[in-house]
Amino acid sequence: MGHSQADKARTRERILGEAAAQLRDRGLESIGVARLMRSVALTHGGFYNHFGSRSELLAHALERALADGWRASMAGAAPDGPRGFGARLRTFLSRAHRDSRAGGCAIAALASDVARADERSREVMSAWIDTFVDEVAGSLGSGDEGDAMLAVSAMIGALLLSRVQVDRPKSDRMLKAVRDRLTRLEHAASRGAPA
Amino acid sequence: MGHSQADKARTRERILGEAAAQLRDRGLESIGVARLMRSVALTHGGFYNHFGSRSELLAHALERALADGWRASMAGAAPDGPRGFGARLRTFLSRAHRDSRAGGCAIAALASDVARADERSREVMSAWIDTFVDEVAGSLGSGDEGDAMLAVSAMIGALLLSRVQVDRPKSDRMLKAVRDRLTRLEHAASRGAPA
DNA sequence: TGTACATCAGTGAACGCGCGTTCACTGATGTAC
DNA sequence: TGTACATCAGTGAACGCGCGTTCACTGATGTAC
Repeated sequence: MGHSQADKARTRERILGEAAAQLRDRGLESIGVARLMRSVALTHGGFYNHFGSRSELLAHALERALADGWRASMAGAAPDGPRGFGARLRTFLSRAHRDSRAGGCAIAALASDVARADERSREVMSAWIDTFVDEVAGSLGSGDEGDAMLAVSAMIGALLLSRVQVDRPKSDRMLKAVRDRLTRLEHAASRGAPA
Repeated sequence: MGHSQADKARTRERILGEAAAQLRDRGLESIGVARLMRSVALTHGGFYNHFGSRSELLAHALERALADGWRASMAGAAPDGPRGFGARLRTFLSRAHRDSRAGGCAIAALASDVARADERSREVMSAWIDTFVDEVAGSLGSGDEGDAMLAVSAMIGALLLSRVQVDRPKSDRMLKAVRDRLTRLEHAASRGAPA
């Protein structure tokens, strides 16, 4: 194992990426310095070559988790150009997304945690909520912020509830019901929003 | 301080009630035996007269938190008879509910936590999600389960996102936008659900 | 190009601390006579 | 009703453990000559 600057940056990246995944899989409180370092095959002492403290790591890892989660859950498999609202819905409210917390949307994974966290953490997630709402507003015909807020709320809520629900058919129905009804929202909006 | 059976039951209630409130305010991981007992003015040793272990307490406290949260967020101020969907929406998606985690809906408070918890915890919350969906389905004209799933998802999602959002006007707008649009859902349903 | 040296990423023992749990104890209670 | 005793809720010291953090160290790296 080398000690060049590039090596150091690579190690920092590995720690941060692993922390971001663990954050999404197991929550804000779940990250311990020793366990985290062990999971990237290092010893705990070296941690402080990269971060000043556990809480500094947590702040960076939350940002990373949100960015990674956004890419995974909204960009989807096809990275070229903008996709329609319907396609985003199908990706976001899919069984695959429900069953992959560590690789999915960090807003859903950490909403309850961040709702009770310090202001700095809430600021960081707030920015991504705004991004999410703006993105959805743009992909709806109307561009209506309120419609986008409804869609984003329902997407986050349905994903969370489908993850809690132990009855698989019910969980599947939750995803499908919200998918279908939000799809109608798009059609209504693009036709000029009837009551 | 007495030692009668009634006294013991009262003490157990105090511990459980405090644990349920702390759960909703600060999450599943936040409860420590010593701190909890201190907050009901007792010493930690006595805890094991009432519960076999911390995790047994947590299981009971989760059930209690969900029941308390349901009463507070759905029954509302008027305990007499069923209320309409619109009234429930106004209570649930209010600034008061957003600003009172410890006294509000435990599904919203703990959704992310329970989504990654053991099956037993998910079962307990699943039952309350079902109750919530059934209740909303009943209070909509249509009785449509899918519409109710959309409404519940959006209610939980919007409450959570409004708690994360540091920009107060934006947070208020989130609550209002979802309230307004779900109200329309009721009207549409009672008129026979146009597209 | 070859050698001597300073740097610093990573190691692992040690620290103080709070955790969940155990246990010998105390003293007010309810019960037996 | 009054006295003697068993019960057991609550106390607080003690335990082993894992936590975040510190620090003297090691050895491969990049640099100076």
